[in-house]
This record gives sequence, C-alpha cells and structure tokens, in this order.
Amino acid sequence: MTNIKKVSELAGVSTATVSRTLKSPSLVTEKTREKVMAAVQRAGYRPNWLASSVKTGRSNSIVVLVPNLVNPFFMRIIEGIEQAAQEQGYSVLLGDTQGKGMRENEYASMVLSNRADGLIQLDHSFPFSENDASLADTIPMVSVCERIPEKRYPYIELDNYAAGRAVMNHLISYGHEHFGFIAGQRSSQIFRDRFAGMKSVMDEEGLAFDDSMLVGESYQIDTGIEGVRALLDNATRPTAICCFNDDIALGTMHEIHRQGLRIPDDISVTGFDNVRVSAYLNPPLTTIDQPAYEMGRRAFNVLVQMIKQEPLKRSREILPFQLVERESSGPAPSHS
Amino acid sequence: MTNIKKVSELAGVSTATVSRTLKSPSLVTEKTREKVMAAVQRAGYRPNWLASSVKTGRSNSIVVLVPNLVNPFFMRIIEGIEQAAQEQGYSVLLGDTQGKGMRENEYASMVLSNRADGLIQLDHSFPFSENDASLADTIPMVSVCERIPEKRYPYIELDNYAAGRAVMNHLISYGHEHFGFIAGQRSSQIFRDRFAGMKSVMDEEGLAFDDSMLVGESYQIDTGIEGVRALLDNATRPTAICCFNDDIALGTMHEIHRQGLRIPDDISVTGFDNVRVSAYLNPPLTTIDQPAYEMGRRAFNVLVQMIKQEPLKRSREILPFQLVERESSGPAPSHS
DNA sequence: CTGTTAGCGCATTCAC
DNA sequence: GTGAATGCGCTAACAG
Repeated sequence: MTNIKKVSELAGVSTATVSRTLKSPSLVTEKTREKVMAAVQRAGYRPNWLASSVKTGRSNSIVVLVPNLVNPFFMRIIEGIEQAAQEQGYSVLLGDTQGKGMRENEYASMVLSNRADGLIQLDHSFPFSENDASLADTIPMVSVCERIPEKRYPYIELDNYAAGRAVMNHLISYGHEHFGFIAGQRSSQIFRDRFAGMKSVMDEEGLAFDDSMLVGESYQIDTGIEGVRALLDNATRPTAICCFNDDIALGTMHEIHRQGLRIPDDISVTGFDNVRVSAYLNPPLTTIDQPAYEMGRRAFNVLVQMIKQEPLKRSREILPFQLVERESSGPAPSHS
Repeated sequence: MTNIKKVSELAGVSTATVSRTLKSPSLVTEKTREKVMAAVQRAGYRPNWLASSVKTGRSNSIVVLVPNLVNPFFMRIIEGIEQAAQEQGYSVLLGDTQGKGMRENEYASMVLSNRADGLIQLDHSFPFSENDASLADTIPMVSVCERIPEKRYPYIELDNYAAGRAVMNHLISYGHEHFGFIAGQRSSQIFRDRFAGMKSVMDEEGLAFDDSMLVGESYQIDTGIEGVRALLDNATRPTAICCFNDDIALGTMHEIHRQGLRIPDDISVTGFDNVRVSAYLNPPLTTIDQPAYEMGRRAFNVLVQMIKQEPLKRSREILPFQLVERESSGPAPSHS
C-alpha cells in the first residue's frame, strides 16, 4: 500500500503538501506541484478514498432501494439516478430489496452508519426498522414514482390521477363501455390515484363499475395472465382491459392471444410506463409514458440538495406524462 | 455525530470494549454486554462504517461494470451478483459505463483507491486506463458472459460455440437452408464463438454462407429492425434469421411483421439469452437460455475468493445453456 | 475479560 | 506557500 507519506518522502515535501496538491492544486506552487505529481506517478499512488471520507465525514455515495431488478421501468429510473450521480461525483449503491422489509432495513441502515449519505426509495414503504425510525428523521431521503405515506420526505412522481383519466377518456372515445382492470400493489398511492382517475371519468359518463372487474395484486407478467382468466369468466366480458403497468399488459396480451382472441378487435389493452419493449410488441402497446430517466435525475438532484443542506424549493415534483396511442387499443367491437 | 467514545462513557467502559461488544460479542461478559448495548441504544449509536473500513483496509464493496442498464439480460446477472454479495455482507456499486472507455476507467479506478475491493466486468474490454494498467495486475477482477482478451482474469461464460451449433442444428432440422445473421458487437469473443458454431454446422451440411447475410453491429432493438431491412434486400431471401441476442430478435420480429410477413410461416427467428419477455412475445421466441442469475452468483463467488486471496480451483467456468424451442421458429416454407 | 496505547491514511488547523 | 502537529472514528496489539 503506497500512502501519502511515501509520496511525500519521494517528493521531498510534507504530507500536507501532497494532500493539497491533489485536492486543491491552486494552493501550491507550480514547481512543487510538478515535483509532487512526478512522485505520485512514480509511486503509483492513489489517495485512499476511505481515509479521506473518514475525515470529511461524507462518503459521496447514495443507496438506491429498488423492489426488483427485472422491471425495466425501475432500471430506467436507476439509469437516470446513476447518470446524475456520476456527473456530481457520487456513486450508487444498489439495494435490491425483493420487496422484503428486512432487506430494506439493512440497506437503509447504511445511511445511518455513514456508508452512504442519502437514500432513494423506489417502493412505497418506509425503509427503516422500528428501531432506526427515530434516527431516520434527519437523514436525506427521496422517493420516486411511489410515495411514502405519513412521512414528510420529498417525492417525484406523475400526476397519476390525470393519467388514469387520460387512459379512460381514450378508451371511451373508442366507444368502450365495459372495462376490466388489472392492478399491481393495491396498497400504494399510485394505485389509488390511477384508479380514482379512471373511475372519475366513468362516473362522468354514467358508466357502471362492478367490483368483479378489478383484479390483480402485483406488478408481474403472471398477474396479467391470471387477470385475463378471471375477467373473461365474468358474465359481462370487458371490451377493454386497463393494466396498471406494462408488465401486466404483456401477460394480458399473451393470454388473450392464447385464448384465440384478437387485439384490439376483440379486446383493447392499455398499460402504464411505456417500457422500452412496449413499442415493439405485436401489436404495439397503448400506454402512459412516464419520463423515468428524468424522474431518476430529479430524484438525485433533490437528494443532493438535502445532503448539502440546501433549502428545497418544493418537496413535491410532478412530472408530465403522455398517452402513447398504439395498436393495442381500438374501437369497441359492435354488439353481436 | 454520536461516536464510540460517547457510548463508552455512557456505559462506563473503554472504547475497546464497546468495539468488541459490537464486533465479537463472545469476547465480553454478558453483564458488560448488556451495559454496552443499553448505552448504544440510548445514544442511538451506529458504528461509523467508513472508520472501521480504514482500519481493516477492506471496503466490503465491489464495483460492477455494465455497458447499459436497459438490457434485461445484464440486470439478471446483476441480480445474481447482488444476491450473492448481500449474503456475504458485500455491497454492490453500480457502474453504468455506457460502453465508454473513460467511464470504465473512472469506475475501475475505484478499486485502486480502496473504494471497492474488487471488480466484475460485464463487457469485454479491459477497464483500466493506460496509466492504471500496471497497478491493475494484482487487483481482483472477474468477467462474466464476456471475456477480456489477452488478460489472465477469470471468467464465467457459456459454451457459445456449442450454443451456436444448437441453434443451427435446430433450424436445419426444420429444413432451412438460407440463413440471415444479425450480430451484436463483432469485436467480442462471444460473437466469434457463436458464429463459428453456427458456421461449423453449415459446413458439415454443405450449406453455403454469403457475407451479405451477416449484418448488425450492436445489441439493440434497432439493430434488428435495420438488419431485417438489409437482409430482405438480398437476392436470396433467408428463411431463417439468427439474432445474437433477444433484443435484436425483438426488433427483427417487429420489422418482419411490419413488412406483412408471418413468423414462422415465412421466416423463422431465433435469439440468444432467453430474456424474461421472450416467452410472452407474439409469437414466443425460440432462443438460447443462459443461466444469467447463476452466472452472476458464480462471478461474485469467484471474485470473493480472489479478494480473500484464496486459491482458485479454476479460472474459467463454463455454464450450461439450453435451447428453448418456441413458436418463432418452424418449418421452412416450401419452394414456390 | 477489559483497559491502555498506538496507529489506519488522510485533511486541516496553526505557525512560520 | 509550506511544514508540523492534531485528530477523524475506529480496531488491534499488548498488558494486566
């Protein structure tokens, strides 16, 4: 291990000068700078990042808590986070929680032990353990795309209510009247917002909603498959199915095809997220585009402000969505 | 910042005892342990991870270099790495390189500065800069799914040659004779292996290969789209297209459909990776399944052995693949 | 089993 | 502009 002392001896200066040369070169004469740099080069010296972090008390790392790594929507958010972090000299510690509370606790405690300076949560749960909760009040944390209930942490999200309305308006404009809904986690705020948005339009149009048309409990492909089976068992079949993310929509389309039905001729399908593959499905999926990359960037920027104790302009950022109309949705089939 | 000293005063013991109680509880009396734990609780104390790492010299973190975060195949590998790391008390620093050499250099240098103990490379390039290369010889590094040429680092990969053969045998058994190939990065070893495997079977069967039937330069959806356009412009149209990953296959299928052709009736399509969505495409994709998750786990386990300076049994692990036959491939169309 | 002591490698006072 | 000295928070060696 070549350390700062060795370099200082090699250069014939003090350790302080070496440190200064590397951190704030302007404080040092050009001549000594050259001497030091030559010695650094010759010794193959790398400042020990751990040691300097102990001194400054900041790790320049953040933890990102993500329920899983298979949902490409999350990855796109993380890409944005990572990019912004990289630009500002921060590193990203990946915390794949698998949705398990204990894992969340472990990763969250990394901030408490100075291993990371802040935390971005992609799920809707409060990640700290009971025991840590009291310590957690002052630590920098941001949630993105979801929202942590009953807590005052900043969050970045979509106007999910308006997005829900957009989807429903779109389908109604095609003459649909019977809808199926396949949800993800129902405990989260985004479910409530999206669903409320959809229902508000139905109410305005005088369309009835039946509880049996709402199925699904998780954001997975299989949820779509099982959802279709349940929905098509109903007395009145839906002519349009609203899926609460693109993964569910993928399973939904797959199962509809398997049953020999056509999309959108027999049933229209819509999603949420506008994941990369959605544009290339057969047929391409109508969905709500979320600016995932940008959401990630924003989340990091807000987090960094908290870390640097800068005052936040606002603790809530709502980003614009866009309804992307593709071929998976179309006119309702005429009555037989 | 509550530190170990405050806790020691609160508990009426020395700092060493506090440290011991937390790290190796068996070395202290039950009674003092209780005293200390009570004080820890009361002070809301968390050991400063940075400080203890400076002492031990190990960060218990590793860096994972990944060309991009949108390819779900990579994410599955990272999931395996992260899982294995978590089990052994390591954290994963995410290094999204975007395939850029400078980014690789930066992330790789984290190992040189004690920010991480080791490195897993998912791309095929040597990640260190010219300048760092000499220091890099002794650092723990593993590559997975790709292989770093001219270097002696361990790697985990598939028998890509055999997999290439399997794909070609499958298609030939369906009577295909005219093939198109849409490749990803041609500079990598896996391209050479897979392609050589395919070609070896063609040679054995006396089937000719024409350079114009090989197109594509990157592992992206668009590559598939452009690839199809190029291939279908040829004098003799292929009846089967071998894509070098599932993303390319996705674009390929999309463009074939857009041109009004049917899969597999007019053209068969095969992929590589068996990404999660591939099973749900319309039609489902025939592809080579790679045990990505397991590859990630293995890579981490090998890396940890290197970090701990344990001798490696072997520096090369070949994992089994599997040809997954789905509906995107079928009998060659009969001659018109 | 516990306390004292001495660092880990570096950044930052304070003199000069 | 530079050097000497101090300490970040913790762990490990040694004594007792």
